[in-house]
Amino acid sequence: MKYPTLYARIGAWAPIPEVEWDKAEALGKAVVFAKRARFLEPGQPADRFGFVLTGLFRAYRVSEDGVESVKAFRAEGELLGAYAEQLQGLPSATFIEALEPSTVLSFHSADLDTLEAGHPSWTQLARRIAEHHFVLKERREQEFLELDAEARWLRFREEQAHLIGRITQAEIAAYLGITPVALSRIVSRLRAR
Amino acid sequence: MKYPTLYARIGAWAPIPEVEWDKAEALGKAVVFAKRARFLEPGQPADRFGFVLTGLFRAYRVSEDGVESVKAFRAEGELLGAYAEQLQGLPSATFIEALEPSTVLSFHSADLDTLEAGHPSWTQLARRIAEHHFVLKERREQEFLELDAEARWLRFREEQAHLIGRITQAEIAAYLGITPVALSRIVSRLRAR
DNA sequence: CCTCGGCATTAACCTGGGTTAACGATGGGG
DNA sequence: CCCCATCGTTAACCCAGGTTAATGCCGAGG
Repeated sequence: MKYPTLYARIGAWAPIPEVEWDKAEALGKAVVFAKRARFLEPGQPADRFGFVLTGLFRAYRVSEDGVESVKAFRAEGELLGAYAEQLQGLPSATFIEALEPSTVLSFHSADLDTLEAGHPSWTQLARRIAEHHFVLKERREQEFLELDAEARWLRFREEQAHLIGRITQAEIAAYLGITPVALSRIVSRLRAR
Repeated sequence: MKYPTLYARIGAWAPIPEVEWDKAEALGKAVVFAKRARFLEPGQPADRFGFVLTGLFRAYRVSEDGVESVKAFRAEGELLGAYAEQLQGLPSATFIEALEPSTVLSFHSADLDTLEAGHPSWTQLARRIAEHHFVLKERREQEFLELDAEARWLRFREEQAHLIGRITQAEIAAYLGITPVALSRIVSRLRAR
């Protein structure tokens, strides 16, 4: 067992026997990413996923007219991958890029099939992960439907406080769906009150 | 087999043996909903789900300040339920309301456990459904991040063309995250061009 | 020490969409 | 047949957030 911290974290999602975990560690590869290096980028097959061991990534898209929007930040213990594209058998439409020097335990999509064939706990894990990510996205949908930019920023600051300071304000703005200028205005307006 | 159309539709998600399907039909109850009647509303336990047999529903929330935002429309063959709340063991925060006289094949959450205990195809189905709904929500997230109201309307008109005419423009506006007035403006502006 | 590149801030101006309200069309019920 | 409820339309006005651009603040590298 090389990654007990990760094992503990994932074990909370679904109870993975230690033997099974050892099989997974044998399949995965620890990969180092320099700042700005990419785990995945558009056009590449979405046939890999990974867990952040150390560091921080952002998953983002670039629209036709060149605007970057951030879908998520992923820190230690969290999952990396173009999950939606992978499920649909499409090539990635997403950049997944290190915001800090990072390390990742990286897998091929097929590794999951191998593990699932060997023990049902992996299937259970996969389902839990799908369900969890659904809940996250629905929460975000609700934020866009109900909240203006200031309220979204306040919620971000509350719920992802641990990220503030590690990422630039411009990246947060791209996550909130506004421009860096607008976020700066909001922040200073709140500071004034 | 009372609902072969539904069986065909769900069978496309995961291959359910006919015997298993018959068990499900025995657990489910066909329920009639008048227009405006509710399958579920906030505060109720999110312990049921159903499939639309005929008719049309909307799932919506009402924010603190009384604004309705529509999370989804659900027509024949589609799933009803406060899925996110159910997964989190929370009471519903969602209204699920018939927009037309409708019928639903309705289940208790526990029925799914029963079915899963009897045959693995139900587990597979549950996973597929989770994954599918994740993809839907991520697509919507992207629309809010990248598109303005006009572009969201155009995409809605394209992808959910079958709903237009069955639902009012005001309901579409609540789905797009804008006011009915704004949508009316957009529609007439496009008509003019 | 100076320079340069990346960020945040601020200002001026513009625009998409919100708000309120008046008006019209449609259609079902008495 | 008329009434009234429901919806969509349009107009006037307002404001949040976008756009562009200038300024200033580091911090890393020469």
